[in-house]
Amino acid sequence: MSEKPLSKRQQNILYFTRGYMDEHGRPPTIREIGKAVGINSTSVVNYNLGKLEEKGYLDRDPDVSRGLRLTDKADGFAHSVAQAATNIRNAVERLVKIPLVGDIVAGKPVTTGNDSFGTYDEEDAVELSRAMLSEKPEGLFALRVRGDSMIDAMVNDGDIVIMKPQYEARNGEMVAVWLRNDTTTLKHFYNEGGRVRLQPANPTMDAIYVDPAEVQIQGRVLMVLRQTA
Amino acid sequence: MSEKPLSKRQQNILYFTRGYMDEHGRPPTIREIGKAVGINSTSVVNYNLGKLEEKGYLDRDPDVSRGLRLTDKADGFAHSVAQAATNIRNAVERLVKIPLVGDIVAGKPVTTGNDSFGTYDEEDAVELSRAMLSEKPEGLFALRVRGDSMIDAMVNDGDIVIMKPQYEARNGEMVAVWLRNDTTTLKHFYNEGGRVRLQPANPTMDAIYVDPAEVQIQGRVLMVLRQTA
DNA sequence: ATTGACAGCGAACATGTGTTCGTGTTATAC
DNA sequence: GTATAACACGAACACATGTTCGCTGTCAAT
Repeated sequence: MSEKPLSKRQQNILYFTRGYMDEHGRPPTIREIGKAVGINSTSVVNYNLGKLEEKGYLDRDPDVSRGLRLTDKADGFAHSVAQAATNIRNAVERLVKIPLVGDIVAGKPVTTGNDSFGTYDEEDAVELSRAMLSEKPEGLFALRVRGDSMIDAMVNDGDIVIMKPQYEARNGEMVAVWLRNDTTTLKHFYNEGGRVRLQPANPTMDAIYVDPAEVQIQGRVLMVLRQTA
Repeated sequence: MSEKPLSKRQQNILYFTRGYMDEHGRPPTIREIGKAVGINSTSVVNYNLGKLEEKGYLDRDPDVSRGLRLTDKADGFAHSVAQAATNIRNAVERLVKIPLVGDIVAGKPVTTGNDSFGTYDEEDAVELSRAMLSEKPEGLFALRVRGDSMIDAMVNDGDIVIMKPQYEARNGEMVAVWLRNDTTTLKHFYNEGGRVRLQPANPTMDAIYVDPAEVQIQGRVLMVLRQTA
């Protein structure tokens, strides 16, 4: 495969076309391209479009106004700048990034990492569609489960739990609770008068009953996520 | 807010426009719309486009060829019918819609519902970010787990499993297998010479060993997803 | 010096495409 | 009945837009 370098003009044409399409939702005309790239003659634009088509950066429909569209190959060029805007738009609209702030282990309380607020590594985030969440995504955080101690909650080592900060619970909600005996567990919460029933998600296992003073709710579990690579 | 019913024609125009844009990457001309919707006169199309603009379903740029684009309001209309095209667009971007094609029950083999191909309800889909999947999203499907029979796989009633169609497995992969004794289970797969070891995800439970002829792999489990409303 | 490929220019051309106008049809209200 | 509005039609018009062609300049190979 021989290298086919693009002239500065051709790069500009790709770049402008991408931007024009993002802005207007339709491809530009030859004259619009010429004006933007600084070409006075439509034939020159036409000539370069032909070259770009040869090289596989775009497809053209003959005799059709605005009959051109960029191919995947052209993405590499135009994206670099214009893609940022697209990403932001997508993120704002439908994608939600939930920070993976730490681990949840049986013998330690949940630490939301408030001290290092906002400083989590970008890589360590869970990306979800807004449509998958019933809650507003503000304030949500994710924790990775460490150890096998949550198996009674049907949660495995390595699973990720999406949590909403919350310090009281309604009956039936699944919450992360910190018990006085120095354990953190995930259980369904039921306030039954003077006592609290903590019901494992695993229906074959029995509930445990504790004094309300013994439980400290650390957040509600919205979702459990397991990737089996 | 007074109701503004759209005529059949206007609905068709929206529908066609959406499809045309998805297919060609540019808006249609008045004449193209007319031809597709069965209107011989450009002025009639123009008239209806004006009405649609009044009602807020599209924006027009005067004196610009193909100078129309659909607004968000039009999405509702075009989606219901042109959903397939929308799915393609989503896939191209960052969100992946995985069809929720059915249930997975202990006593029944996995049915991917190939017969009713593409006819799944839009509501019944799982929306994920491409970044959450290591696989290409093509061909993936989702199943809802029914019953408590998968608890040894750490999968609960109501959980959703994202699956990739696959009929053989490498060691360690978690797969949905159909056993000769008329059960479907989710297990880690290990081919150990003459026999197959099926290892539950729950580390406290023991593996089972079966004859390779007894197992029929129905797909690989990429992800398990539990929403705790 | 000559050739040929490549890039560019501007003008003329053909047609693609939005717009306008006069008219006809149907339905509803008075 | 008439009036009015909404919807539809086809033709003509204006100009937006892709295409073609002759010409010039540059540069490397011959």
